[in-house]
Amino acid sequence: MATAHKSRCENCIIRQLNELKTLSKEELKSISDSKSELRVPKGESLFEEGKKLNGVFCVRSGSSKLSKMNENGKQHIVKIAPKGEVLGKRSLLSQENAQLSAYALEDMEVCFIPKVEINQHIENNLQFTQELLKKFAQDLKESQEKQTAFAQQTVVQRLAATLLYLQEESGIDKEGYISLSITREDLASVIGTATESCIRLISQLKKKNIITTQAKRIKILNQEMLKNQ
Amino acid sequence: MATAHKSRCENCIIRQLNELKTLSKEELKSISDSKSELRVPKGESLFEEGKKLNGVFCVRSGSSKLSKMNENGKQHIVKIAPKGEVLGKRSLLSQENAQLSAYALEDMEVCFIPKVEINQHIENNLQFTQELLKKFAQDLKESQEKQTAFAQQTVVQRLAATLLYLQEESGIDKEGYISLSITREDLASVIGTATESCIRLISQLKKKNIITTQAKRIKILNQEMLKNQ
DNA sequence: ACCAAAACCTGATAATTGTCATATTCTACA
DNA sequence: TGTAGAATATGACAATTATCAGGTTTTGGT
Repeated sequence: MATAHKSRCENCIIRQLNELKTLSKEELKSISDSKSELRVPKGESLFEEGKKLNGVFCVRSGSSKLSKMNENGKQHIVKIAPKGEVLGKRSLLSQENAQLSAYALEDMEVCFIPKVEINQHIENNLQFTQELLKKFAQDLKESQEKQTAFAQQTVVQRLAATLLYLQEESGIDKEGYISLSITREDLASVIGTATESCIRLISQLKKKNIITTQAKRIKILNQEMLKNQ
Repeated sequence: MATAHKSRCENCIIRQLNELKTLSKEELKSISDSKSELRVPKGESLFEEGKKLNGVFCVRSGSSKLSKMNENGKQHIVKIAPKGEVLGKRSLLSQENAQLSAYALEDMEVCFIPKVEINQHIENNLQFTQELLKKFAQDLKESQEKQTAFAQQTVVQRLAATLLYLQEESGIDKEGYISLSITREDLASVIGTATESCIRLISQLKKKNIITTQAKRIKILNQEMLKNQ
């Protein structure tokens, strides 16, 4: 963990994307003084399921996958988290060890904010706490919607929704491909299917000219048709 | 909606089961004065998806199902909520219309607490707010666990887990059957499968002497074997 | 206690998805 | 830039789950 203090929260624009935007200049200075910065290279873990968390992670750049392992050692990716997210809140607030692991899908720049710092602001800043409540309410809604998708949708439908989500969150590169490229295996793990099934369905969408691929990169050609899968 | 004020929150023991336990005597008196009581007969709705909620519902007795409709009019039961739950929190806090519908699985006794009352306590009682945060963190964890179950488990495994959950939450009657009896259709909607598939799997569990049924009632005979499905 | 409606159950069959095997393409890095 | 290992791709087949169609049992209201 590199701990060189280079950036200051007061000047950081990423906080506009998350619950830290409700903090005052003073509060941000306090966080700045106690935080540490770290870089997580693509593929490595930010934290792991079952381990104790002593704070939260504010992601300045890079997407990550939040995953959960089952008894048979098979992982399910619960969420692909874009930059801007504050990770580790849930475990911190329920005073439990991490229930999910976080792995970098791209090189990440992350600030670690110690627990005491967060707890202090929960106790003193009502607006911050309310923002946290809202964020949880939102996360819960998203998770319940996913639950429903798993319960009722076919694999192609979940694949389509995930591709649209990835494009929405990460944008497209200059050639029009989804910026965040993840392996077919990870994609399968998000939608809850076998890697081969996922690949097969991608092939079928290609045949119908709904998407196209270039190696692992995927480009959406017909958003409407994709939505109607 | 019957509005006769009979019970007082200060004397109500159900609040020990939920986040209202953090409120002071004074606060409870204030809630008591503004709340209204209602009875929801089995089968009827407490609130419906898309409708505006002007407060939360504290369930004194009776289980309910929280469900979500998809575009094709098929419902998915996101959660079976036992008595003691405070329903409608999520929508209230994110200032949205209800995202779920709540239907009574048994006759219910419910207290309706107006929005202003709840908001006031969020603003003035830090302990209450922290309890709310904890509750959301817990709900989120549960929902993410369900997400993983849907993504990775077979239908029998989800059926088994649901039966164990129902017994855990509602207990058993004098003959040993799960107290809360729900239709096979609802059970199928919880585990995300076709009613016929659900019935077929119940039959198979019966053949293996893991459960037994008497009409719609289900009795778990071998908890261990059920867990190992 | 009767009766209609609802809920439950089963069989046959189709559709979807998973598994295993194997070939091809891509990627990282020496 | 050559190459090993990883990732992608496809075929054949098996397992799981859904659908449709038809029964039987249960339930709730008179």
